[in-house]
Amino acid sequence: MEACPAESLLRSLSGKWKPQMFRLAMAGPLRFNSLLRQLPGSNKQSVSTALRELEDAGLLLRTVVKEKPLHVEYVLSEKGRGLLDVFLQIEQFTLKT
Amino acid sequence: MEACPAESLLRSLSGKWKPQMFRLAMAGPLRFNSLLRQLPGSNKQSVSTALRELEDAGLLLRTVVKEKPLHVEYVLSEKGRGLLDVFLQIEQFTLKT
DNA sequence: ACAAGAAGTCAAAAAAACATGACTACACAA
DNA sequence: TTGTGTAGTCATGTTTTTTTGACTTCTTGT
Repeated sequence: MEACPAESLLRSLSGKWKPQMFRLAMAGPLRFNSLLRQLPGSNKQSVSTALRELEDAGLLLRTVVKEKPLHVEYVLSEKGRGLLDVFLQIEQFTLKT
Repeated sequence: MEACPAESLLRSLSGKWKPQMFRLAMAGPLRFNSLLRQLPGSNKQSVSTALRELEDAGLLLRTVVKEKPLHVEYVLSEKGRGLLDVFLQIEQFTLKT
């Protein structure tokens, strides 16, 4: 019995870097240092926090890739992929108006 | 040439009371003191700020109703109504998952 | 005339979000 | 062994958001 069902999703996508990060995640796996370079003006702490919150919201999955240059990847979860359409519609809305 | 088209809309719906307020606006005109009662825990200042920001974002229209007990109403603008579908989908997404 | 409701504003404080810089730990390459 | 890259944490400080409480203005009801 929530006051507003949209609230939690909006909260998990709100924050200075999260929309951009989610958008990049739609295009492919995210990597920490790569994100820092892709988001000019961002910083470790904020990116770190945003990644954790997106993970906590169940939208991203953190996985250690045990390959050649051992690294960490963040990919859209099942739930995150489910958000794809909605996110694209939000983009459409903005572009339309 | 924006980094992320979804960002501005998400920003205008982010804030402690805005999603709930937008939701109420979908159901009908908003009134200041009425909102304060409908949002337990809220306060004048926050509601006032949120109303102004939603108005600035072009989602709500402030109108003085020159009738019986002269008052102010905030109603969804054209743009605000255009957001209706998207907002409902966000709600659906949350309820689904 | 007086009180009460509607729609606020203002200054200040408290809380939350964001940024900075120093530091850690592990892997790999020269 | 020294350096570079990846992926962070930690303490601290700044900025933004949200809350509190006192005050204002206009209109209506008694």
